Parts: sequence; C-alpha cells; structure tokens
Amino acid sequence: MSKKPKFDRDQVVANATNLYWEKGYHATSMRSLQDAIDMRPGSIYAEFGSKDGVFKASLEHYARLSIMQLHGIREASDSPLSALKTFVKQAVIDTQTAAPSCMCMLAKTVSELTEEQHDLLSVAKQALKSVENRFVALISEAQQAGEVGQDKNASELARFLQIQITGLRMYAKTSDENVPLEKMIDDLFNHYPF
Amino acid sequence: MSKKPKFDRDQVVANATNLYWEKGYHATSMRSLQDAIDMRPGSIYAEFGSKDGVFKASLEHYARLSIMQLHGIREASDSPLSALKTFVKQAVIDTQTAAPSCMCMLAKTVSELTEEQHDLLSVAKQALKSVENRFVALISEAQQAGEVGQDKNASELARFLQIQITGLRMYAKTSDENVPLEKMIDDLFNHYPF
DNA sequence: ACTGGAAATGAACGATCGTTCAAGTTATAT
DNA sequence: ATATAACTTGAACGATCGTTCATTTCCAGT
Repeated sequence: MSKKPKFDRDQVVANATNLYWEKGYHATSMRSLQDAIDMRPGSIYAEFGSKDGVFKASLEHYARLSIMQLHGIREASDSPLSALKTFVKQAVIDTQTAAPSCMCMLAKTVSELTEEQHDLLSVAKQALKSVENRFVALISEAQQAGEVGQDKNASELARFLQIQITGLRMYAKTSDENVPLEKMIDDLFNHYPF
Repeated sequence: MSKKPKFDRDQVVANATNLYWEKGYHATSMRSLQDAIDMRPGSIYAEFGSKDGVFKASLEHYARLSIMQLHGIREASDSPLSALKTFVKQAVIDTQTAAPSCMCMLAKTVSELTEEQHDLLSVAKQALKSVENRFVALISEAQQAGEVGQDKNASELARFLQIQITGLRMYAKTSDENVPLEKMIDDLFNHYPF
C-alpha cells in the first residue's frame, strides 16, 4: 500500500550540498534550499527533520564523495604517492574553476561554525579526520612500496598534507593574482618532510 | 553648538570586531551587535551606515591590530626572524585560548563570503595581502642580517608563511586532541624552505 | 537662562527566517 | 472500484532580520 517518494534522495542531497558548499551554513536559507532541491517544506521536513538535518546529510555526502574520489584516483594511479599528489592537485587546482567553492566544504564549515552548532561542527571535524586517516593508509602503503622512507611517521605526514591543502586552498581564494599552485604542490612532495 | 558623540569609537569597533570575529558575518545580527557595542540602531546607522559598514570597520581594525602586533613583537625582539616566529606562535597557539575565535578573522571572512559580498571580501583579501607584505619586509631584513639565505625569495617565503599559519590554525580548530603546534612551528623555520 | 542643532533613542516597518500542518494527491492492496 | 496510508503541497505562523525615522535628550554658544 501507499506510494513511494518521487524524489531521488541522492540527487537531492547532491544539490543541497552544492548550495551549502557555495554559500555556507548561515547564508543558506530554507527558501533557496527548496528551490535548489525542488522540494516543498513539508517533504523536506519529513525527510530531513530540519535545516540542520539537510546540512548534516550534505556534510556526510561531501565526505563520502571526497573519499570515493581518493579511492578512484588510487585505482587509476600506479603508485600511492602519485595518487596522493593527484588528489591534492585536484583539490587545490581543479576546484578553482569547477566547484561551488574553491574551499573544502568541511574546512569551510569548521571555520564558520561555533560550539553553538556543536553537532554539525562535530560531523565536519570527524569527516576531516576520516579523510586524514585515508591519507595515513596511502602513506603507509607508499612506505611499503619504498616511495617514502620508513623512518617517516605516516600520521605526521598525513597531518602535514591536511594543513597544506587547507592553507593552499585558502591562499588561492585570498589571492587574485595567479599563484603557481602546481609548482608549490610539486615542492610539497619533493622536499621536507617527504 | 551641538554636542559631541558620547561613545568611544575605537572601543565600539573593538567590541564589534570581537563579536564578528567569533560569529562570522552572516551569523552576527544587528541586534546582538547593538548589545555588544551598547549602541541603539539610529546611532549605529548614523556612524557606520549599515551592517556592512560596521563589518568593514571591524576588518580594518583587525588588520591594523595584527600589523601593530607584528611591529610590537619586532621591536621587542632581537632579530627579524625570531620576531616572525613569535608572531606565528602567538597567532596559532595563543589564540587557541585567548581570542574570540582561533581562526584568523580575515581568513575566516574570506572563507565565508562569496562574490555576493564583493566589497567586504575585497577588504579582507587586501588586508591579508598587506600582512603578507609585512612578512616580506621582515624576511628581507632577516636576509640582510644573514638569518636567511640571500638565495631565497622573500615573497615566496612570506606566501609560505601565510599558508602555514592558515593551515595550522584551521587544523588546530579541526582537531580536538592536542596537536604539537609549537614543535610544528619550530620545524617550519628549521627546515625547507627556510 | 535660553535656544539651535547634533546626538541618542526605541518603536515600528516590511521582508525574510525556519518551521508547521491541514488539505490535497497518488499509488497500492483488497 | 474503493479504501487506505504514504507522500506532496503551499499557505500561514511567530520570530527575527536589517533598517528607518519621529521623537526626545543634551550640550555648546549667546
């Protein structure tokens, strides 16, 4: 009995993500969200419960996308280290022209929110941590393949990468001139601490 | 004739800055601003014109503070390079416990705003650029003092510093565990590219 | 003391916010 | 065909948004 929802949840969350990613949490209104995902308030609240519910679903969707992207690159790549480098270049360079925002949505969220939105902040933090954990796995793999010295600490290198990605994306948004991002990323992997 | 304004503009802007710094642009309401600076709407609009006007004044105040802080540290320091390091440590570590937000207000603003708020975004970007220019000056001074190799490019090093500061502050906010920030900053100045 | 005018006040405006819910629609099971 | 329950709809709610402005307060100059 009954009828099935006619909307495509994945597509809806993807559209919501793009809007939230561009505008941020506070600047996104339920009204603009309704337009972006083509749903009426009642349906949205039945499915997601609240504006926060949609945002949480978006954060999780974004994190899933990021990790899938990293896995995809790894499989298409001949080495774990070059996969990492490709991922960094995509995150820093490709998003400049082909994304709702050149910032990482998770980092942007952590930057925007305070403890007033503790739950959402927590989701964003944990998502960033889980991406970092994938970095650790790839770096360990690189160590076993001899691409990275065994004396290095994989966790520290992963942390280093997160800091560089965030810093570079922020700097790219700050700067209007053309910054040699590609060269800077190459340098990351060619010098200390790699 | 007439009477003089009874509020202390500097104090008012300082209070507004603290609120905006903590909450960000969109999450700060004129109502909470009125409380924070203890002014009524009419007086605020007479003095600043709009919510954006107060925010602009706050961004400029924050930038001025940052540069004054850097100068202060330089004068109290025996070398340009150690002044830089002290500044980075204050920005990254001390703000964790004693500031409205552990993020840089300018970076946070660049992260939050879109071209929809072009003017404010532009003010934040230029302020960050002017801080970076002070870094260039200090690094050049360090080169003349023999603290940094003459073969290095001062502009590139300044850019590097901006990226590290932003990345570290973001990472510190992301991470709940204790991150060895001090050691990481020491490493910055002890290894490539310095 | 008086007064002109700048400064401060806070009620109020229309717009928009996140959210609710009664009514309407539709697909399925009988 | 009909009944039922799931899903959709959009008007409407009270709260709050950024902003305005008629009014009141207060001080400087005479």
